[in-house]
Amino acid sequence: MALKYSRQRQVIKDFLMTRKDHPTADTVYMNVRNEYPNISLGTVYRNLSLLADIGEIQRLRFDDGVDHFDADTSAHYHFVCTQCGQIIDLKMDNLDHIMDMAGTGFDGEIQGHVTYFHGLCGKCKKDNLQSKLSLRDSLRELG
Amino acid sequence: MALKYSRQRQVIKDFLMTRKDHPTADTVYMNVRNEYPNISLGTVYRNLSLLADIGEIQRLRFDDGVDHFDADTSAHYHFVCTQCGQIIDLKMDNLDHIMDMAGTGFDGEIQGHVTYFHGLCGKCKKDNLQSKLSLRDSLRELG
DNA sequence: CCCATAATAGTAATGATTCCTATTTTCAAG
DNA sequence: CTTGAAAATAGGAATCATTACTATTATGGG
Repeated sequence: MALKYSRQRQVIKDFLMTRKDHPTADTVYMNVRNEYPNISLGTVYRNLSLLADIGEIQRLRFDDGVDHFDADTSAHYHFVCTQCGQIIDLKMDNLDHIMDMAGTGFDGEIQGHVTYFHGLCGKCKKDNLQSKLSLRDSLRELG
Repeated sequence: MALKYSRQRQVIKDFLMTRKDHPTADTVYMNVRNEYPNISLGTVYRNLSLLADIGEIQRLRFDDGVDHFDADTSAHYHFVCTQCGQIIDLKMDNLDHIMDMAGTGFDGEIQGHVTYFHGLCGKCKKDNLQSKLSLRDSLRELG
């Protein structure tokens, strides 16, 4: 049962710690191969799962259907851009009070919550505005 | 482009409206086959997706990795029991205020949030307590 | 009633993830 | 420093939910 820390596991975790965009297993695989060319995809999956199970990293699930991983294990919230798919950490207070709200009138025991936000990231919001402005200009030129 | 409402689509939606436990596509398939024996799984998937796209039903994604569907399209929250997997509707106020909290200091545009809760449902909580009590009794008998 | 087209059944394909197994690596004890 | 049992790996096969494909059928406006 004792864990034996393989070089592969270390490389995977090291890579994840350099990223703040919560990559998928496949992205981890692609990048780690630069440093460890014959690592296998299965090893990446196994280690990401294991690291998540022992609490050294966090597994995140949004609605794109693929798992994302985060080396930051502190409780924090995420924003997903519906246009470019980017995932961004949000700096905000924790929302534990919503568990009290959920628990009122509920006969079970609420132990945790999953929350994330979606919309347009700063860049996409700005890009969209630019497109609208230039479309307006084009229409004006046409009379 | 005009929708033609097939009997299959109607049966699928009718079934979903009878359930408040947010079944998966496969569960819908299994049940709908009683009434419509040679309906195909693909048809169930296609219609659930379509109904969700046009807003007649809701697609729910928790962290079990399979899509769940809900005929109740009103905004409401869910609880997932980590022991028995049951999904329960929660009666609670909406949480739109957390989007304001998330938006503070964020340069993008927050358009929505996804939130669900997890823990032990009422039944599992009670069952666990029973187990603990009977374990204590057994230990007492052993001295 | 007709017919353009939406929808279906059945099946193949996809994509993320897990499983399998022979081989290699790790690490604690001698 | 060896050694050997347990843990981990590489590579590939298997799984599972979901989507795509295609020949056929059902729908509904004119």
